[in-house]
Amino acid sequence: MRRFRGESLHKVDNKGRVSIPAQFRRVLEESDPDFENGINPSCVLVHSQKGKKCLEGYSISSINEVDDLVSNLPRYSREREILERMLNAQSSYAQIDDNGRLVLSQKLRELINVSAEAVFIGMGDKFQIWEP
Amino acid sequence: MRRFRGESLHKVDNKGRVSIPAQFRRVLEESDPDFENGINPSCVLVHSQKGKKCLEGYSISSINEVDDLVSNLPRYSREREILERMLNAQSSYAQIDDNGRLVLSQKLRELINVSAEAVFIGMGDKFQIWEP
DNA sequence: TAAAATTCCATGCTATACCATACAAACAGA
DNA sequence: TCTGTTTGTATGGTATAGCATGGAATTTTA
Repeated sequence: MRRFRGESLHKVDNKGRVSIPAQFRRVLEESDPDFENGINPSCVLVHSQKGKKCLEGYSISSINEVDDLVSNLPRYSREREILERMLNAQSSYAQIDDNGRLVLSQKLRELINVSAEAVFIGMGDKFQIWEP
Repeated sequence: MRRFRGESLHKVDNKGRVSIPAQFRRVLEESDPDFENGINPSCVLVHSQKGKKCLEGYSISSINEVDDLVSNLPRYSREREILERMLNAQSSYAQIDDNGRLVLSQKLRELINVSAEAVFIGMGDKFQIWEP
């Protein structure tokens, strides 16, 4: 499977719109079954715990993998509780628009302290979004 | 498996295009499953850590080996996060064009200080690109 | 109905696909 | 052996598609 690689800087406009690096889009397209039907690919944005001020973007196939991982952990275990809260409560689904952008809501931007620019960092099966 | 061997010098034009040594192409073709389907082979360029001013080119099969090594570490472990970041953030995917060239972006050229020429050095399961 | 979010259109720029040339090595036939 | 043909390599130029970004128009939601 193709992986998220490389680093790049993008403008964020005052509506929160930001271009996804073109290479990242290729990865998202490859792993989103909807893309075959001419629908723009999506991703899942998760707000990282551990005080890291960044968002983590997962492709559809990798978020599925993580969900499965969690489902296999013992119910009520501490680890599972933590992961579930992070993956469910602190996450959002985002579809890429026709111009290859996604929208970071006001709330998300505040969480990671992003205003006019954002850095995308490839991390293999996920990517991160940081304030530069 | 075929290995990258030998050394050669190539021109880099002002768009960053540079021919890959023909023997190196044979290796990349052999290890990229896409090539069977008539698609040009690809490689992954990683900016060498340790302050070495060169790029390291991996064939698809050898980068997969490296990736698998990291993917087998527990997800969200500190060790894995650090490795994923080192390996993926400083790397990029590159497809070879119909004439056997690849493109080094402005950014990559600056990293290794390459302008009009570049040297390719075979290193077995990877190769390096240096300023002459 | 005001504010926020989404969709649609427009533009400068750059990466890349495509075509073209020069040259060398490999090859075939007389 | 000489000569013409073919094949692959290295390199350059150009046209075009896709990218990053901005703004307006339209829809939704509070």
